[in-house]
Amino acid sequence: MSRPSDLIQGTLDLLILKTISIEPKHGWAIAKRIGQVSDDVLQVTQGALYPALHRLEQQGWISSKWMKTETGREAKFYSMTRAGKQQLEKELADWQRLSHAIGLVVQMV
Amino acid sequence: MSRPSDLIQGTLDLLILKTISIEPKHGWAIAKRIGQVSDDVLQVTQGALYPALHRLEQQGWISSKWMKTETGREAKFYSMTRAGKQQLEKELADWQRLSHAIGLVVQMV
DNA sequence: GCCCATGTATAAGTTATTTAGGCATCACTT
DNA sequence: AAGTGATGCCTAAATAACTTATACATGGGC
Repeated sequence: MSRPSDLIQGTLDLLILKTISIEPKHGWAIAKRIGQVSDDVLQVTQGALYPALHRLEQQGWISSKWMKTETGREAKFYSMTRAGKQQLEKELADWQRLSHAIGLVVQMV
Repeated sequence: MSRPSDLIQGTLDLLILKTISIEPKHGWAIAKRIGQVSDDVLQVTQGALYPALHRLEQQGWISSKWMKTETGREAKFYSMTRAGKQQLEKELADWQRLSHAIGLVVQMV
């Protein structure tokens, strides 16, 4: 139905894992960072963000710890586990494979 | 949850529209063609295919007509409408925009 | 004292898929 | 003549991910 979507379904985990892999961040900062890096094309709403974070933690791919932000507020910082690194590799490979395949189709003549 | 998915959610309409834009085809042939062109990376199952075709027809982006296949069997051939061409352009632009944005994120350092 | 940005979270509803079936015809083999 | 596999259409139940809406709390600036 051609949602005016701000995300491609199923890629959010990849985006979050990749963002955290650079440096531990809290949820709010993760969403903001994804927006920045993507030139504001990708927009992670809170309704998508927090369930995704809980999902990833549930899977054991990320872990959380309450810490102070630079601005002195308490926030839940997420960092990557070893299993998370592997998962990131896997999701990245899947994305490359599938998006390349879609590229083949849309270039069809 | 990292489905071992054969599709990226939301891209099926684009794949179908693009395939039909080359030449009218019946459902079965569309799925087969997408598989071929993508080196069998993308696999369109029937449970996804037919609802999608009905959806697209409902939207007025494709239209159907029963015809004989090369092998002499009756099949429902789908072809593109004018509105469908526009929709394809739109979906294509969306895909380019979003997949490029994801590229920016996964290349983050 | 009030508002905005920051920050976390859940609930209801929508949607596209997966998985699992059912049905019919044709060509080929046994 | 019966069975099997490929072709071809279809639907239903379940699942997963997302959108939209809402709630709540704190800190800084006015």
